[in-house]
Amino acid sequence: MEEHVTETAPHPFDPAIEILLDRAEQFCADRRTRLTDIRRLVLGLILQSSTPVGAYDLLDRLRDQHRGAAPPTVYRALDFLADQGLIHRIERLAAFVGCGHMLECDHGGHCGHRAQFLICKRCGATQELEDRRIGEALSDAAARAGFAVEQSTIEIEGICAACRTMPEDAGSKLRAVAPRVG
Amino acid sequence: MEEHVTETAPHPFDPAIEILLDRAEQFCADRRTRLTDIRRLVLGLILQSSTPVGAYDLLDRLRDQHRGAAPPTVYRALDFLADQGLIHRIERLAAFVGCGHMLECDHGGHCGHRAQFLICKRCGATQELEDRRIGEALSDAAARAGFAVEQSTIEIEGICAACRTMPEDAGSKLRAVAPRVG
DNA sequence: CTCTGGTCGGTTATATTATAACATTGTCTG
DNA sequence: CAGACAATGTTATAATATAACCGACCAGAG
Ligand SMILES: [Zn+2]
Ligand SMILES: [Zn+2]
Ligand SMILES: [Zn+2]
Ligand SMILES: [Zn+2]
Repeated sequence: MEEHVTETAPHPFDPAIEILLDRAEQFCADRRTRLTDIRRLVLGLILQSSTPVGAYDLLDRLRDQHRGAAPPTVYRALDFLADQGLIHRIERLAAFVGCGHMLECDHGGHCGHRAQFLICKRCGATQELEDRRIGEALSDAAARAGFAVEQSTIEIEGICAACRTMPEDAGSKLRAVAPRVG
Repeated sequence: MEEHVTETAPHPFDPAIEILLDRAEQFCADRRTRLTDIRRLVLGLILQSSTPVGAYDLLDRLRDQHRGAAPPTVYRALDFLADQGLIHRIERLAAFVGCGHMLECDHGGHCGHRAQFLICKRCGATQELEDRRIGEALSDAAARAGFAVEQSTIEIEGICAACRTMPEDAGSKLRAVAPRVG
């Protein structure tokens, strides 16, 4: 009869992503939290994307593999992943990216307290930095104002290195504007 | 019959704010733009508030003095004011504040390209900084990544100097958490 | 084992923030 | 006035996020 409405494919991602997901699962286990199937799927979908993903985009994609998903489904997963430091929310885009730190190392502890993001307006790619000088300049400025920092949002919009080396209307997101004959 | 639906009181704000509004009006005139009644009202409402104001809060307050105001009314005014550099949008709060620079000097030119904001979680007050070192650290980091900066959002959440000198649950927003004895 | 308390997710409805699209009115200029 | 453009009115809707309540499930205590 197989009437399971909540069927969830087991390992639908590229091997490289599955490795990251396995790491994330272990990381959660170490912290006595659980990277459940839904959370793992959502994280995989985020990692799979080359650009930050909005919650409702995510919901659409999630539905392909998990029927009956609704906004709370995805927002709960996002809350969890952000709490664990596995993803970041990009405020300017109302969208989510995987933590760059997690992608590169074993991620011993929650990251992201001082991350900065470079958001490319042309291709949408978002790079995570962790620049010491920015963090220090910021702490100093806050200290001078007598302000106790708890969290910071540092997001820089502009044009990334890759896009800068291309002509304005090359193979990126913006196809809409017809090339002026001028 | 006086059937004007769009009546707008002329100068409903404190004198100190009216002075700022007059300045802003002159500033716009110099730039060949117009601080119309609605725009002036919206700016006044923002300046009047001690904390950033959301668009719909603003709309409610605007309706007291300008009947028939609708979301586009306030969003258009906000877009204009932000374009002129008279207000800033705080991303983390989806809310708007007057430009601190405008409040202090004659504001020769659009400001805010490099502003930073300290947002107090307890009282909601938001202070605008313009710290040179932060800006430089940021430019350098971006340059090293080959990234061309166009705009930056730098918002720091924490506890402001005033609130730090008070006990946790003094006369501010958060009453809920009982003080731990530990 | 069963009870129990907590976590997780399903489901429905709604809140909050922002914009699209088109009509109308106002302002300036010649 | 006519024409052009800016500003606003008006209606509807898009996009993002949360509330509230329920039942399934699981882990540990007794
Ligand atoms: Zn990170
Ligand atoms: Zn790019
Ligand atoms: Zn400013
Ligand atoms: Zn405070």
